[in-house]
Amino acid sequence: MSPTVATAPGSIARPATAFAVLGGLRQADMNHIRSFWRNVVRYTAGAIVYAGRGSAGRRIIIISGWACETRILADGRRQIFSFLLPGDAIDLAQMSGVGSRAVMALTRLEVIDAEIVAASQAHADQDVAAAVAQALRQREDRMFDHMVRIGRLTAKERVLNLLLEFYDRLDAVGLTKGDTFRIPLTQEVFADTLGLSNVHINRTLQQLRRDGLIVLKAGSVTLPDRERLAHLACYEQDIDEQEARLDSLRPQ
Amino acid sequence: MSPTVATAPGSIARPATAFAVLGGLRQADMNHIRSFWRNVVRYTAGAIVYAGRGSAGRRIIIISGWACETRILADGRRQIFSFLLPGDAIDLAQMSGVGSRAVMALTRLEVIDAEIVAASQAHADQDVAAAVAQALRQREDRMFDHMVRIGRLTAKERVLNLLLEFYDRLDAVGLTKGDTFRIPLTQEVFADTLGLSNVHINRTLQQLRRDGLIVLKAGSVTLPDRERLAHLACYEQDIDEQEARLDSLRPQ
DNA sequence: CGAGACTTTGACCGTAGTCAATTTATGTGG
DNA sequence: CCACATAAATTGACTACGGTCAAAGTCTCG
Repeated sequence: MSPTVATAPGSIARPATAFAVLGGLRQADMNHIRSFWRNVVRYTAGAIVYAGRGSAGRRIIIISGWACETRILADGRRQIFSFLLPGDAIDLAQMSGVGSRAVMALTRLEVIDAEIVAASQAHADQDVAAAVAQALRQREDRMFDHMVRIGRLTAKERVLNLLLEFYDRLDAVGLTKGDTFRIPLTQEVFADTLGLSNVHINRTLQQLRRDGLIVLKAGSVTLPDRERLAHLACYEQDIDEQEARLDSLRPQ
Repeated sequence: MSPTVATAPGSIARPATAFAVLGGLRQADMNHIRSFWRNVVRYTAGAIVYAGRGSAGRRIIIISGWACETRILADGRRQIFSFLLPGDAIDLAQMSGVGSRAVMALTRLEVIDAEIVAASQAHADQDVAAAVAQALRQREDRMFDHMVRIGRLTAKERVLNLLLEFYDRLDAVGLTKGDTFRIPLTQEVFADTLGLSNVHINRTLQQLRRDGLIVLKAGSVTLPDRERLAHLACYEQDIDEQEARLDSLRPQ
């Protein structure tokens, strides 16, 4: 695992994430943060995040570290569905239980109960609820992107597309520095995310490096020309184009 | 398109679907159904289902026919995310709009507004709301299965797995006859669903036929030995096994 | 320094894609 | 009910992307 995944946001947290609530809070009132820290739950890399850790709620917010939603098949094949980054929220109620889907920490992980945040005097319940709800919605939206990735993109496109998503998400919570961000994933995790073999991920990454499209070393990635990469990877294409395409689906 | 996709359920609708509400209603009060029919919206195959068709609500229930959620990329590649079968519900509010995701009718389609059903005197609002909510939840659950399909299963497994899902869903609303059901999908739709080429889908289907695993002709499928197929296709494996597998993920 | 986890490389294989032609439905108008 | 037009399913030939296996090289951390 990488040393640590920047425990504190520090920077100006933009809205659009549950994290924004926490970021705002930190600057507003240090005392409340202290009371939060007491409720932070920690996991080590590889640990499964279960619901109902003593606390009441099943909705949690990631404070620091990376986690993923995953399923493992009988024969050992694994599919990673989504990643949870600092500021993301998830409803564990839908998770664990059966075991067909689990949240697994990919690094050391700090998590806090959404209810606890909501109960703090610094924030209205509905503010937190709204932020969490939005985070959950965004997670669902991203899963469609992910299906396109594994269903219809080539290996290169998949990798670039995923990296671009990471960039945007981390940037939204102030965890990027220019074109660069830290990424604590093994190539095997990439493979199980993108539906490829670890060997092929390795070769694809090398190719992308050789082509000068990405810089990747020591757990940090640089995307020198996101504009170009986005084009190469079918990432967040022009909305208008999409609209036009839809209109021309089949007249009838 | 196939002649028609069994417009009426007729049979004993099991719970677990928004359709159950309608099925129950039909038997209970024919007059109410009449008033429903007036509110049924129809689409032709290939049409895009938009929100706000005059009616207020954005949650709709499929009465008859098949639809799918899809995205089309700039270069024409298409990914189908999920299928909507009779009795399924969907929230169009999250959909259309941008165009990055659309609901498309795959056959002639009949749809009714969830609000209208809820407003009928025959059923309490909360009954309908609960049924719709459950349908939406199931749709989400199925998307995880789908990600596993396109991310980690082989071509044969993907096809079988999908067919098994169809069987179970259609069976739940009484649209199967023994091991057989009607399936109004072209091989191209299969391809865009499962992340394969239409040619490869064709060859895979032939192989499955030759192996006697499925019977497929004239828009209807027979799955002679679902037990066996489920095993072959990693379909709905034993819950306990999954639990065990999760426990052994990484001790730490 | 050694053990274990990751990454990298090479050789070889096989699943799935592409292109293009042909055959088979399906449907429509006459 | 037939002829034609179109959509869908098939087939063949060839390609290539990505998988598998196994070994070697690196990196980390106790």
